[in-house]
Amino acid sequence: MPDSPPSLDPVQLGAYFALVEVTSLLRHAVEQQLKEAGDLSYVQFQLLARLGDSPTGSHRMTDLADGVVYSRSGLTYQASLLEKAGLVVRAPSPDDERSTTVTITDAGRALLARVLPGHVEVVSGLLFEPLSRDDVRTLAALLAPVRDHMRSTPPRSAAPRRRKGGA
Amino acid sequence: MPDSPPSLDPVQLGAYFALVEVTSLLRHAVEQQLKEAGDLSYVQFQLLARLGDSPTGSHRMTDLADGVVYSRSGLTYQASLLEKAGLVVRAPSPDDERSTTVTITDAGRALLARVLPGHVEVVSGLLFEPLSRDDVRTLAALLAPVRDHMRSTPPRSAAPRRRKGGA
DNA sequence: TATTGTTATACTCTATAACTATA
DNA sequence: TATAGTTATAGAGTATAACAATA
Repeated sequence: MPDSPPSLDPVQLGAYFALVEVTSLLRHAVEQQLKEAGDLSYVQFQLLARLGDSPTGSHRMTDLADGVVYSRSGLTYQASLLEKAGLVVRAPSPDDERSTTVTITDAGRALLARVLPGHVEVVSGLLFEPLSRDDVRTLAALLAPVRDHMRSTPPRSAAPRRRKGGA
Repeated sequence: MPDSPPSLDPVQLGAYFALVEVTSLLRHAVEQQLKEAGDLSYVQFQLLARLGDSPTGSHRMTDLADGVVYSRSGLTYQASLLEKAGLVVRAPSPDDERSTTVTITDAGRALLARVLPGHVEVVSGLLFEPLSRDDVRTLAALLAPVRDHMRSTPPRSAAPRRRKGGA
């Protein structure tokens, strides 16, 4: 097939660059706050937040890896750090002996509670300050379909094309 | 102590989570493409792109550091990698002997050209596919003020109070 | 045989501090 | 004294591959 457009139009470029810069600055500020307030990396915070959100306070390792981190070993590393810090506990799943269930502890919830207000403050002050309620609604409405589309689009070539002959 | 707003409202939460997820997935896809197409990290790509955009093909180290990376030593590290690969050249500035001017080479431009189409393809296919032209316009219009606001908001406690006259 | 998770390992990246040289 | 950049170093994070155990 013919080449895709070799470039983005100016409007797209503007949106793309703004998105990159905004999220980069936001991420940086958030990471600093998390580090200061609770000595947590962003990934660790995401893991705790996911566990805290869950009705049971638990998730399977694989589910966490799919949602937050991109490799299993990476999650094992982070989970063992969190466990060492007493913020989570790991136990074999009751229903499937292969699985490991990660559960947030009281200490984990406490840390989450201690860190969250500052987190919210940063996000409010940096991201939402210049946006009206309607703006925020619009933004959410724009991003939702993008997220759904990304979720449903298999990361081309992400799936291990382990075929030896392949390009 | 009086708590700050303990939480974001549901609309804000939705926008925030969508933003985080969208940019996370996008970043991941882009990084993979850059790695495959040109063995470039995202930071390295950003540096080359900035240099390629410049009319002179050059920037001072400090200007690059301010725009892309957050520490000078980090930039020195990346610049030396790029120089080793023949993609940029470093030379003392003519006007200020303290400064170093980084300039993209022909090889650097060639690599950029080889990598860009795939980059555009990923961004188009992932980010812009589900958005109409008006959507993109709206998105850009929403993010621009946020970016400006973030730029003008000193990262609380980030800057080691290097402010000259100020506080 | 496929899936879940861990381990060992190697590598990339980043930041801090000490240092040099120029303004 | 302040600024620009480099170096040394140390630490965090990530991914790949080999492995063990269960389905």
